[in-house]
Amino acid sequence: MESLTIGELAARSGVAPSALRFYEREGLIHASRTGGNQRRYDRAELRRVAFIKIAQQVGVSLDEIREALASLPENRTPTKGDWSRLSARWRHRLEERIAVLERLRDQLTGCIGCGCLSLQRCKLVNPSDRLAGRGAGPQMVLNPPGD
Amino acid sequence: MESLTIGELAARSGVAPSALRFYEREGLIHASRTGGNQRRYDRAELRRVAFIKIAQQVGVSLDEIREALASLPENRTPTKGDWSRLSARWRHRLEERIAVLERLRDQLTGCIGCGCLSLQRCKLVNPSDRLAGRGAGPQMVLNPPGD
DNA sequence: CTGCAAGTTGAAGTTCACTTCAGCTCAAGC
DNA sequence: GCTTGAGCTGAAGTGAACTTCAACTTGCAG
Repeated sequence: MESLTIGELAARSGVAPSALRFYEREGLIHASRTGGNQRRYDRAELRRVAFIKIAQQVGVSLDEIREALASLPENRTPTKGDWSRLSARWRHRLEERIAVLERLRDQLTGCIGCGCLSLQRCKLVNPSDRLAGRGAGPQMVLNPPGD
Repeated sequence: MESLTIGELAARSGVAPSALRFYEREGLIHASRTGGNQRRYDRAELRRVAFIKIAQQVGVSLDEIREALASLPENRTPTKGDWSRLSARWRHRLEERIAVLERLRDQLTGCIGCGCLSLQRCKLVNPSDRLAGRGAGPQMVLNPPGD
């Protein structure tokens, strides 16, 4: 038993078969086929699926995950080194994310509790990541009295 | 100027007018109306919107946010104490979330890099909360040999 | 008092990440 | 050989969180 059926991979990874098919359509994982057109997964796919789940935990979109996975070699099973490089990249993201949340935590009670929860003085509300897309950012009208 | 138009609230909070209307439909924020049916927001709504943004950062759904906001008094403007209670609750969530991510960070390189990225030995893959979407939960089949 | 940016509505559209469905085929145990 | 559960496909559906649209009204500056 060196390859897995979709049901087995699903059971092992905790990802539904429908999601695995979806990931395949989206180019995130790969499967070979039996004569009868059923998917067979190499064990290495388990690691890919695990990676996907972890990245999702960190809040990364499937698009970005695909991009990251695309940097793995296609012609051979990824080595320890390959995975290390990848995980180092995510580690960085993860650390940024943690830092944001810690800043949030440290200021939360103070800011909401004290009534100072102003959008000027607290930076809590303006995320350092992607929400800056809309021009809302820090173009605050200054000094509203009492707030 | 003690009440804000939707445009002003949008500019101040960094949330689009369409989102503010959406939040109102969803019962997250409230507005009074002018004779001409335009929305006017009390300054206190700024705090609600800020709270919503923060909670979203932490990964809480609008449903839960509404629930939390519902615990604020309806008959009066929330006091410092009211907000403190609420933020204390979220602080807890936030700390859990941070703990999860830190665990992730500490194990990431080791787990992915070393090839041990098994779904049994690492707990990375089984979220302790439901932040990043609807997971499959911890229904692992145990002990698959070699992985 | 007029012009026009800003506001109003309900309905429909969008993106993400999947799930569900219908109708079929495959594969393994008895 | 037959049954039964697992798997296949494309298409459509789901839910969260909004955005966009069209058609219309308000309200403030000049």
